[in-house]
Amino acid sequence: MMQQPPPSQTQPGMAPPPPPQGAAGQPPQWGAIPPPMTHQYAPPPQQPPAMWGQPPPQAHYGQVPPPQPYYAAPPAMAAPAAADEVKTLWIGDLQAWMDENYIYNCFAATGEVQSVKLIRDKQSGQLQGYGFVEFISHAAADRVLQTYNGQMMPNVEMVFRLNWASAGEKRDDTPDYTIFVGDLAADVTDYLLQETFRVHYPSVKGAKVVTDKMTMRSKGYGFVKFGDPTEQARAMTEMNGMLCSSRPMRIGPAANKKTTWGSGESTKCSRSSV
DNA sequence: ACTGAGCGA
Repeated sequence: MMQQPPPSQTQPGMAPPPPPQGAAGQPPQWGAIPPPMTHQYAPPPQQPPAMWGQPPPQAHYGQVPPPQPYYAAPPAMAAPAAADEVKTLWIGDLQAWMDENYIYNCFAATGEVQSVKLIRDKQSGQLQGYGFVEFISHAAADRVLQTYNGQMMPNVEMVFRLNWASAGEKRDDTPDYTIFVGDLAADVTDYLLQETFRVHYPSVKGAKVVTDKMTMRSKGYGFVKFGDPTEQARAMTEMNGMLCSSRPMRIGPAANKKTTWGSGESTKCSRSSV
């Protein structure tokens, strides 16, 4: 694979990207940290949790924006249903040189990382570009999700891609009934979209605003998932043209989607007929 | 910007 210059697009309000590493494709040096011999990387046990009072080790991170642990922001995305138990975040879009040490150090300043597990190919042992970061609590994981997701990663010109780990763990086997919602204002979040519908339809399971992969900004449309097909059908007509944030929504049937931000293949759509 | 993104032994 050729090393091509990444887009030098810097977002306003963000720190300028760090200078490129000397050798292209070479991982940054983390000092004397030995490479993990196992697939599981855990912090040393003598490290006390919840070290919010301490300054983060900036020397290692360079341009990482400091997390703001005391700011209790409303959830930008709807937490999973069985939220009490969920302490693990999925992390994706990783580069091959980003190992457990790198990922662990990304969140070490929180003092709340339980373990880091990156997925490798069985034969080659090559990193697959995603993994799982477990935290000491759901609240800790939620803080990291809200604070780091979409922010610059250390030593590289790309942003964190984080989400709740969902696939392997909990399984909601009830079918989903999804609608498409367009014309969304730029500030509409998953949570706002979900609540806009939930106050009228108690069977609303969740909502997702589609964001641009690079900028993490809203693309102006999203999806709302219902548990009850009757409420789905009602919402299609009753909520069309209703305000969400500052703009009237345009509602339509959702095209089929096989992946699982919901419960997989059981995503039923009211695509009436052809 | 108008049909979603990726999930482990």
